[in-house]
This record gives sequence, C-alpha cells and structure tokens, in this order.
Amino acid sequence: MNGSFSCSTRRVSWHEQLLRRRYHVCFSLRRFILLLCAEIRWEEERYTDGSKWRFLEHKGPVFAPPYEPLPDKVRFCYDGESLFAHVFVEKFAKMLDHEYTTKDVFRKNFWKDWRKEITSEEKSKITDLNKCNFSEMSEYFKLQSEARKQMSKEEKQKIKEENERILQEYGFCIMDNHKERIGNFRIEPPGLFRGRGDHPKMGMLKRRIRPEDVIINCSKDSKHPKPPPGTKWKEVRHDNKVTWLASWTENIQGSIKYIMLNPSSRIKGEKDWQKYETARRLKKCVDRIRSQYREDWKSKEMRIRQRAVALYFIDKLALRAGNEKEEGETADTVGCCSLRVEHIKLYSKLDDQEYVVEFDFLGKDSIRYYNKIPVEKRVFKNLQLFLENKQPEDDLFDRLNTSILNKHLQELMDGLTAKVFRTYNASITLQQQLKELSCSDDSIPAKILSYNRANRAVAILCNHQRAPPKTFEKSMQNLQTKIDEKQNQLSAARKQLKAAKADHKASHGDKSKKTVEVKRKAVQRIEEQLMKLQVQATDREENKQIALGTSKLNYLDPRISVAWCKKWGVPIEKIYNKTQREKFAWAIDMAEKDYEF
DNA sequence: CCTCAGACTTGTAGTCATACGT
DNA sequence: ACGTATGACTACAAGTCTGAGG
Repeated sequence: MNGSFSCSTRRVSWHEQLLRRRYHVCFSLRRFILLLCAEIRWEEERYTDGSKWRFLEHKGPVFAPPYEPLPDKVRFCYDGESLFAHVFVEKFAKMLDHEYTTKDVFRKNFWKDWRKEITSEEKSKITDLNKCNFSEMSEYFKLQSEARKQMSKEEKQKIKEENERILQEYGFCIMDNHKERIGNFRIEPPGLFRGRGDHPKMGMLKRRIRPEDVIINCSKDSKHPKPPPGTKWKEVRHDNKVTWLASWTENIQGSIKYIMLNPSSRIKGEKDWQKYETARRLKKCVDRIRSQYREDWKSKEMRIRQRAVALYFIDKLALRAGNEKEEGETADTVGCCSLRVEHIKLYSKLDDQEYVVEFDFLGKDSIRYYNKIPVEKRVFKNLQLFLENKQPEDDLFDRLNTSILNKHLQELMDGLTAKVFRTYNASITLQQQLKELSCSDDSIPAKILSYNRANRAVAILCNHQRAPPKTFEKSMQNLQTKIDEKQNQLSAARKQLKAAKADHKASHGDKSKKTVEVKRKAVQRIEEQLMKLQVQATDREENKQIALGTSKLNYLDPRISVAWCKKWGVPIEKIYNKTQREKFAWAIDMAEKDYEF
C-alpha cells in the first residue's frame, strides 16, 4: 500500500498505470500471437486473463441497526383496541403521508405479508387492514423528526463524527495497491418495497439482511472481514473475475444485490473509459451501419426488416434495447424490441408532415415516452406491414428480441450492442451542440448556459425527465423578484452615474472624476449581476421538466466537457461538482483542449 | 437454440447539508 | 445567527448484457 492517498498523487499514479498497462497488453499480445498464432482481440484490460484484481481487502458491510421497539405508549388502534406495533407496522405508519399507502395493490401486498409476521393470537384479532388506525404512531414519528431537527449543534456534530468514523472504517477497501472508496457499504434496512410505476409487488415486506445471508468476496491473502459477534457469513469466496465485495439475495424479486466500488475507483473509471472508447469506434463505422440498415428495410425476410427498423429507432431516437420481462413480476414497461402494437400510431399525414409515427409508452422507471416523428416512407410502409393482423397487445417486432439484435450488432462491430448507440448519439450531440452554441465573446455565465443547453439537448434525446420540483413556481417567482429589484438598482445606479458625470463636467475636479469612476464601476457590477440572474432564470425555466444529471453521469464522454472547459477558459468546477470531478478524474487528466470525441 | 442467474450500468426520488439572504 | 432554498449525495429500483447449462 502506498503511503499517501492524496487525490493528486493517486491520480498521477493511476495515469502512469494506464500507460504501463498499454505496454503490458501490447507485450502479452505479441507473445500470444507468437505462441498461438491466434486472433486476439485487443482489450483495454489490466489483466489478459479476465481477472479484475489480484488483491482485495475490506471490512465487510455495515448492517442496518437492530430494531428498537417504540415506547409502550405508542401503539396503533385496531377497531378501537390499542395494540403494540412491530417493525413493519412502523414502516407502514411512516409512509402514511404517501399516496401509495392508499393504493389497493400496496395495501393488499402489505396485508398479506404482514399476516405472515404476526402471532396467531394477533392474527385472529386483526382481520382487516382498514380497521387499523396508525395515526397515533404517525404523529409520534412526526414529533420525533421535529425533535431531530431541533437537536443542538453538539448532538448533530456527534452524529456526524460517528458517521465519519464508520465511513473511515468500512467505507474503503484496498484493491491492488490502492485505497478505494466503496460505493454502498451499508446494507439496506428492512422496509416496505415501493417500486416504480404500477408495480405489482408494491407494499411487500423487504426482510432484514443478516450476516448469514451475505457472501463475502476478497482475496485469500487479505485480512478477511469479521462477521458481527456471534454470527457467520453465508460464504467467503475469492473470485477475482468479479468486482463486488459482498452480495446477498433480496426477497422481493429474488435478485442479487452487490456492494461495489465508488465511481471514482480505478476499476469503475477504466470501465467507463472503455465504454466511451467503444462509442468512438462506433463513430467510425456508423455511416456504414446506417446504410446497411437502410438496405435491410428492403429485405425479403421479415426478421431482417424488423431488425433494421428497430435499429433505426434505437439510432434515431436513442431508445433502449427493450429486454423481455417476466409478466406480473414488474411494472409493465417496454423498450424498443418489446414495443407492442398499442404503443405506436401511424399517420400518413399529420398537419403538414408525411409518414408520422406517434410513440406513447412507458419506458424504464415507468417514465412516459411520448414523441411524434416523421419517418422515411420505407420505414412507414414496413411498420404498416408489421401491424397487419395484430391485436393491440401483440409485439410490434414479433420476430425480434434483444439477443438477436445484439448478435447482429456484434457482427457489425466488435463490442457493439444496442446501448452503445445511446452513448454514441448522446456524446456526439453534446459535441455538436457545444460547437454550435459556444461563442468566444460570451461571458462565463453565458458560456455555462450554452453548456447546459447542449446538455439539455442530450437529456431530451434520451428522454431524461423529472417531475417539476414542488417549489418550482415559487422559486421562479423569487428569482423574478430579484431580477426586478436588480433592474431598479440598475436604473438608480445609472442615474447616479449621469449625475456624477454632470457634476464632473461642471467642476473638472479630481474628486468628481473619481466619483464618476466609482459610479461607472457600480453600474458595471450591477449589469453583470443582472445578466447572471437573467441567465439563471432562463436556465431554470428551460430545465423545468428535464433532468440533466443522468446524461452527464452516464452518457456524455467527460473528455468532451473537459476539452470544452479548457478551450473556452471555463473552470471545470462550473461544470462538474466535487463528486463528478472525482468520477471523471481520468478524463480531467487525459483530455486536452483539442480533444475530439 | 432457449432460459435464467449473475454482474454491472443506468435511473429517479428523496434526504441531507450547505450556502445564501435576511 | 438563523431559516430556507438549492444543489450534493444517497438509496435502491430497474434496466442491459453475458455466458453457463439444459
């Protein structure tokens, strides 16, 4: 382990590692070719055997604090009778303010699971959720949260210190000579599953995860994490083909949850870099692929036509692939390959446009995708063909799924999958927009506005929406008030300047000259402030229903942004906050001002 | 082939902490 | 110094994609 882990030392050594690794790969590549005369794919990987690390040591996860029963007097009412609560009742009571506790599915699932938890005596007594009154508990929780807000500085400080201590102890691991931050070292506490959209499992009980449920992954020669006293791990394994430190199976979907490293870690950063490199390779052959799928629209084979139209949508509209999902297990959402007849409408003429397709479906996280776009005639005719003799609930692309599509893509370019198109189109859009919008005469705030607009174009393309913030209208109003005030200030300042000038004209004194200068500066300052506020207002208004974060974090090659900052003299802090700078440290190190995606 | 577990990325909402104006 | 609005950060759900195994 190196002695120092300060940010800059780490970054430099990482960069060095990148360089060394290239050499290493080239070397082993040559050796492999000599030995095997085999076709080896050149990969940006640290180890050629697919292993992800050599040494991994950590302290294991932090478990949810044990359940502490409420004071005896805090109970819930059943049909007039006062009863003691349990963990899940508590959770239910805490959610009372949310709309979903009124939903049938939520209540039904909660009721079913809750009854499994209670004693037979309680079971015979409590027979109807609607007769339960949790309001007393709910009140108690509200009081508690008030009390927490009112805590003294010392108490708050103490909690903060304790959190920091836990972070220092459990929040880091050592992977191959580097101390790395762990992403989520705390195990999720028990609670009620919510899920998004119309989830059939909402309200079910998420059980507590115990050490006996947890698999630990670390290297053999490391100091193994200790389970809490009196407990055992489910298993300790030493699998260096994976990157996770601990895992367990969650009880709602039966899926596996992992503890992995923070995005600032080498292992995540490298993967991220690789992702953008793949997207850049797509850039080189996207024209070929596009003309290929346009050819395929004419194919005699239905499956090829479907594949080609689907790919066109993925490319043009940045749709997700759309894997099949198990019915009834999750909310009914779709992506490109899983689109159904009911999700599109065709208009040979709409307003003044020809061949318009209207999309209306729920995508990931049950976010609605709604879009009307004119398509080429051939696509339109194909879609009409795909719709023939089908019911609304039938698959639009009945001869296609993601694995067929991805297999095809793999043949077109090594490492190409459906999601690469999203990355590619997002990044190339940002680069294009930045070129178009940036203007050297602009002030820094105006440049940042341009950046945000470019970012926004991408977010719109990727359909990254958000619910308008609850306080949106009010905060807009506040900002407008500020702008008005500033404007008044400005005219006042201008008047003063004018007066000072007149004064100076009359007296020609040194003192009056100074006053003019002072007043001129004041006007300038206020003008600047006003401009800043106006830019802020524009930015906020345009951003009302758009979430920039996801694209910034997952789709935009950070080197584009870094290069843009360098080119236009915008400090990187204006674009990326601290966490983002840590995540994109590799790009901040690598990209020069002439970087091209 | 097909299915499904597994691993890893992407996504929004909500909570928390802090900067800001009063 | 205080309270609130805002951005940072966390939580954890929900996707994508691969590859093992029948």
